[in-house]
Amino acid sequence: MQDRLDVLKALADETRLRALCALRGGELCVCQLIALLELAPSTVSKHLSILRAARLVESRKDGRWMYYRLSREFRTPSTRKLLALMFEDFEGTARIVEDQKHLKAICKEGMESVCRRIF
Amino acid sequence: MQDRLDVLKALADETRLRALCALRGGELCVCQLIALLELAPSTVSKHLSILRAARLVESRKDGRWMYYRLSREFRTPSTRKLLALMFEDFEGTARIVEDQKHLKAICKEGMESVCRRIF
DNA sequence: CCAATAATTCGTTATATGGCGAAATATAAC
DNA sequence: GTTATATTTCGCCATATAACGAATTATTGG
Repeated sequence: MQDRLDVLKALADETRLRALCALRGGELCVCQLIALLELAPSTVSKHLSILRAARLVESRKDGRWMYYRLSREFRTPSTRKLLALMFEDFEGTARIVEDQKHLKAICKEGMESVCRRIF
Repeated sequence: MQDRLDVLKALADETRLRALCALRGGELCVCQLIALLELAPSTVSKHLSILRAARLVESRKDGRWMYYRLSREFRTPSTRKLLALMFEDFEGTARIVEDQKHLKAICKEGMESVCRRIF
């Protein structure tokens, strides 16, 4: 029960939904998510840890950089369907469309530059 | 965006999920939900108003009694699928199974008796 | 080894949420 | 019309959550 609730609580926040939607296109570095969400690094890190605790995302470390992506294995079989529904439901909203444009620019900019800009 | 978030926030609470699961079997009087959830009337009322604001439930008044049921029309088309997934995901959990037994007893008891017991 | 960098953890603060009881509202029963 | 009953609204309190900056950790580059 608590596991499943953790998933729902993780989804019930605009910032985390934006992060999840951003990860649909593939893995992203934390610094790219910081640039996208325009929040303090510590805040973004906390959100990502909540998503990871709910097993909605997983991470890999590459040197100094930490990459996050959508999980391949979810806690329950229906979680995949749940996420698919969320994406379907939110992908048209203004905020998510903005984010898609913004993210494209961030990816084009290059991580080195993004990091310099942020820290 | 906020509409959709309200739905997710409404779902991200154990008490409200229990109420929604209970309503799968058909409409229930507030007093029956109070007996099931074992919370103060004001607390249950608040939860129901949150569910109604998210358009997950609707209500009808019959004399002194207020009946709640699952909505027939949801805010977005995918909300129905979302709820179906939630039910699929939670129906096996210990709490929901307990609730099903408890609710059966409450319905058998009759509303007059339930109300006397509660107030 | 030391300095710089990316990310996380920790401590604090402001706000949101969930709980209750008391008061208010609306309807039924007398 | 007054009293009883079912529900909601309001005000309060305790806890949870989201945000930040400072300190910490881990890794790279000099």
